[in-house]
Amino acid sequence: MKTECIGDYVKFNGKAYPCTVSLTMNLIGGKWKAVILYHLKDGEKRYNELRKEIPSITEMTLSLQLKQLEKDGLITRKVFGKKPPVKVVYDLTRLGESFVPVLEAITQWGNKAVTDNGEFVHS
Amino acid sequence: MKTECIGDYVKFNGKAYPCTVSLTMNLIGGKWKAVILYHLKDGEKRYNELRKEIPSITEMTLSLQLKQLEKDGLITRKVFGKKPPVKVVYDLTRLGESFVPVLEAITQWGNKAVTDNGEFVHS
DNA sequence: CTGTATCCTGCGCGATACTG
DNA sequence: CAGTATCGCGCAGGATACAG
Repeated sequence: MKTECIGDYVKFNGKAYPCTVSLTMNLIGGKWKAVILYHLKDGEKRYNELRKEIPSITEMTLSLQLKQLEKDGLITRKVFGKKPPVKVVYDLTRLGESFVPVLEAITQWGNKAVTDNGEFVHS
Repeated sequence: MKTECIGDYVKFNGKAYPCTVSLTMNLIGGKWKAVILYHLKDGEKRYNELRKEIPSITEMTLSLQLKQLEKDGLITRKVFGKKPPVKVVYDLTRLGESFVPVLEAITQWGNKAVTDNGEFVHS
């Protein structure tokens, strides 16, 4: 099976990419998107839960990345309640769920790389 | 098996990351690294071969990304000949080869995403 | 053939403060 | 509780010219 560069380029959500590797890296690349998806893989989470589980991300960046992931169809955003404090829940879409195996592969590779050539640090 | 955040952070090549997903995305993230690795997955390639197969990358960026991939231990660079024109060959290291399954997962996901929600364009 | 040197631009991302 | 507004830095990466 040919797994790349079927056709001359690919279009997704109106944007063009030279190949599907490129496309994937654009959708889930960057410093945080994969990490966020990772934390959603076991079920929905609230905004503040994500913040606590990813302490080094800022509010603004988390908010921005969530918006982009939603726009690209990887996660959903649901609001409960009308008056503050409202409750907002993020969850994977089907497309997002189909990405979980890739996430697992990424995680396992990272773990093996660290085991072989790096170190796990406990402070 | 716990696949993330073993310890409080991880160290790789002297750099610290909050988790292994983060680490992986740093090593092969960015606009081109995964694409380059993809083109090396079936065996060594020369500089110009890579240029031709990835037309939209510039010489400078290709050169820079190759250097970073070499520094991170994902590829090797071998020079043949002393006087110009010399021949330079890039190849995956063992670490790089161990990344191929991840690459396949990324590619397949991208292909499915395009098949379902995008389009393959022939010009 | 395989790069480097320079210059430059966009934007990802952080810091901090504020809001419904 | 779940964000936005504003400001700005740093750096990846493009254009173009040059080099061993």
